[in-house]
Amino acid sequence: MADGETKTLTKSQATRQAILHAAAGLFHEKGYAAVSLRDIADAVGMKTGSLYFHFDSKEGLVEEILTLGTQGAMEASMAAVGALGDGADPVDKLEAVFTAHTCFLHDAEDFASGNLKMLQQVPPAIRERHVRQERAYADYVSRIIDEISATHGLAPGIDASILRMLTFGAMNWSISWYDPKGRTPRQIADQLMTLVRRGALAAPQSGPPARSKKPSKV
Amino acid sequence: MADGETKTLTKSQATRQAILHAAAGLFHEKGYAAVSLRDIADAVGMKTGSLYFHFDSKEGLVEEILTLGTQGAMEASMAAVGALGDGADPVDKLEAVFTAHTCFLHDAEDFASGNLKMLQQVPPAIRERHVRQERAYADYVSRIIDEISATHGLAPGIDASILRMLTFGAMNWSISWYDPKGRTPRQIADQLMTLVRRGALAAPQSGPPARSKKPSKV
DNA sequence: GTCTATAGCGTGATAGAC
DNA sequence: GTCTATCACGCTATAGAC
Repeated sequence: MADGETKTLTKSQATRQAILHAAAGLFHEKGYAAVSLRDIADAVGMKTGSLYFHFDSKEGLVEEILTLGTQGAMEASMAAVGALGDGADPVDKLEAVFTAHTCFLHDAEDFASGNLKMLQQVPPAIRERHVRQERAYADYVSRIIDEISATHGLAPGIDASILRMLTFGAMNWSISWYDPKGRTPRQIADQLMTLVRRGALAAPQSGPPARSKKPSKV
Repeated sequence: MADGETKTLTKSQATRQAILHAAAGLFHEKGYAAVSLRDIADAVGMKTGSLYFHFDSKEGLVEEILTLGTQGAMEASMAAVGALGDGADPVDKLEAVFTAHTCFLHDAEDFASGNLKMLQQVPPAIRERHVRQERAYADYVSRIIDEISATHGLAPGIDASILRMLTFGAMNWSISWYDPKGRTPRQIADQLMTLVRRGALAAPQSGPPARSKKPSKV
């Protein structure tokens, strides 16, 4: 809301935001190359040339959209983990990441999910810059899983890096499925966490705690 | 290998195949709209116009590629299940699907995986036709999961349709990840199956077999 | 079957009026 | 800030020679 800002500044930035959102929606729907600047201008009620007052090029526009998506997802996850406090159980941290990530994916779909779909379509220079951002996010999650491995132990046969890959794949793909109707992001994240708790942890928190075999040596 | 075919027919079809493979590779790498017919022609050592002897249009070309990918994945899964015989345990069927699907995804990457990436980029008419194909595949897998639910039972809190969505998401996304190196498709499928066996089934086959509830009636 | 040549169109981007 | 007008280019697709 930020009511204190100057009107003129707010006005121009409002147009900028409108362009960003319209472009993100179109890119997400049709793909990067299939959307022309004329399409974007039409969507916000402008003429093609006017876009260049706000953005240097089509590539500059898409790069800003990509950054908003990737950074947003990572920040949402980190904020959710931060809210747990310093000494939180890493399993709870992972659950917070799952929920925050999946919710962000659906709430900011054009940016976060469109992001994932568009990465392969943009020029290589832009793509490479963003792989670094995603790697930072992946490393962050890997550290949480390592904490879990150290404190709780992972189930026999479960590899930490593949676990991270599979779980994020499961979440990221949830938007692509043809029938997500009736399932909230929270439900999807909860189901995934249930699967991981029972299936990937040596010491499941839900389910019968009584075990006699395979002591989880940390 | 069908040796009996005429040489002239084989020759022309060989060119067709070369075009299909080159186009699939380029589409997968750069996206549908970003690849021009000139790019494809260059890749197979032809001139742009010559492509039209083998294909009606760019759209016709991409549609054939999409079909090869979707049908191939489904047929690979069905063949693997069929090889188990008629009275097979549905859990084994699911494992066969996981392995066949993941292996096909990596072996025929340009068709199967490129397929998944390109679906959002092709004209709506083509896309809609292919959603039907994918639905048939999804229904096939859903039936297997329903069998598991009926014979073994699912773990408390696990929903069959979300389970299908999450597992296929996990597999499909495995190609997009920036670091699949050192992980074979089999390993990925095995890890996923381990996760599902322990996490989603009421009667895990790996792990302590000593249980008193929910007898696994086959 | 493959070539050359080209038609017809849409694109990203720029320049300057207002 | 937004407009009009336009340029230079690349695209899909076609026509006809060989």
